[in-house]
Amino acid sequence: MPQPDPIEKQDAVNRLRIVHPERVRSACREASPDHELAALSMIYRVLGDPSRLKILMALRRDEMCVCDLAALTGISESAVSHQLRRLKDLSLVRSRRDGQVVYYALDDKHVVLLLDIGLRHIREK
Amino acid sequence: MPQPDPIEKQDAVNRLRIVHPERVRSACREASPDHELAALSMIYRVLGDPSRLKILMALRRDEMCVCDLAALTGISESAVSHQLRRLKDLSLVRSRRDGQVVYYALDDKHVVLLLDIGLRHIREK
DNA sequence: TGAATATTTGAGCATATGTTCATACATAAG
DNA sequence: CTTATGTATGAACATATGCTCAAATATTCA
Repeated sequence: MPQPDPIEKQDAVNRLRIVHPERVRSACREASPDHELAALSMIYRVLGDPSRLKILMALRRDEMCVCDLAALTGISESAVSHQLRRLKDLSLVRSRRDGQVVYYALDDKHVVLLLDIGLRHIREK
Repeated sequence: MPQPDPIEKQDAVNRLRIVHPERVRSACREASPDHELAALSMIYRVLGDPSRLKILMALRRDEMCVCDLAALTGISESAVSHQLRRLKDLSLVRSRRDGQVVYYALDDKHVVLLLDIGLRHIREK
C-alpha cells in the first residue's frame, strides 16, 4: 500500500525540490492509495453542490419523490433526476417505485454524520 | 429563516407538480437558508479533489512546506500553492513563514472528523 | 548588490459540472 | 388503445475547475 517514492526521482531528471526528505517519505508511506483518494473525493464532491445538499437534507426527515424535490429545490424535475442518479450511483440514496411515483430515501449512515459535522463547522465560524 | 414557499407559485404560471404538499412545505420550512447551503457546499467541494485530499491527509501528521507537498502529490509547486490558497481561504489551513520556507498546517478541528468519516465510509463499502 | 532558493500570482487551456430542453419510457386512468 | 402523469435520458451550452507555464515576490547568502 505505500506509494511510489518520489524522492528517488530527485536530482535525476526532474530535480524535485525537497526540504524535509524524511517528512515526505513518511507522508508517502502513510498516504492512502490513489484509488482510495479517488473514491473519497467522489463522495465529498457529490456533497459539494447546494441543490444536492438541499435534497439530502430534506431526505433526512422523510423519503420524497422527484417532483416534490424539484419544487423544494427550485430546479427542474429533470435536473433533480440527474442529481438523484449521481447520488444513487454512489449508494447515498435508494429509490422505491409506487405506481408512477418514485420515492427516494437516504441509503447511507455516514452521510448524515458528514452533513452534521459540516453544519457544525460553518455555524461555529 | 424559512425559505420562500414554492407551493404558492403552483398552478399560477409555472404549474409546479407537487405530490405531497405537506412534505414539501415542511421540508421548505426546515431547510437551511441558501447562504448556509452555499457555505456548506464550498467546504465539501474543496475536499472533493484527490490532490487536496492528499495534502490534507499529510498535514494531519505534521506541518509541511510547499515544495515537499509538491513532491508528495506529484503536481507542480505552483499547483500546490494554488490549492493551499483555496484551503486557506476556507480557513482549513494556516501558514507560517520560516525564512524562505512557508509551512502549512491544519487549522480546523472538523476537517479531521470529516476525513475520518469519509474514509470509514468508503472502507465499509 | 547580485545570485539563488521558495513561494505566489495571473493567464491560458482542457476537462468536468449543473442546468435546461426535447424526447423517451413507465404506469395509471378513461 | 389512447391519453395523462411521473420519471429518466441524452444533447447542448455556459460556467467552474485543476493544471501548467511564465513571470513576479520574498528571503537568504555570497
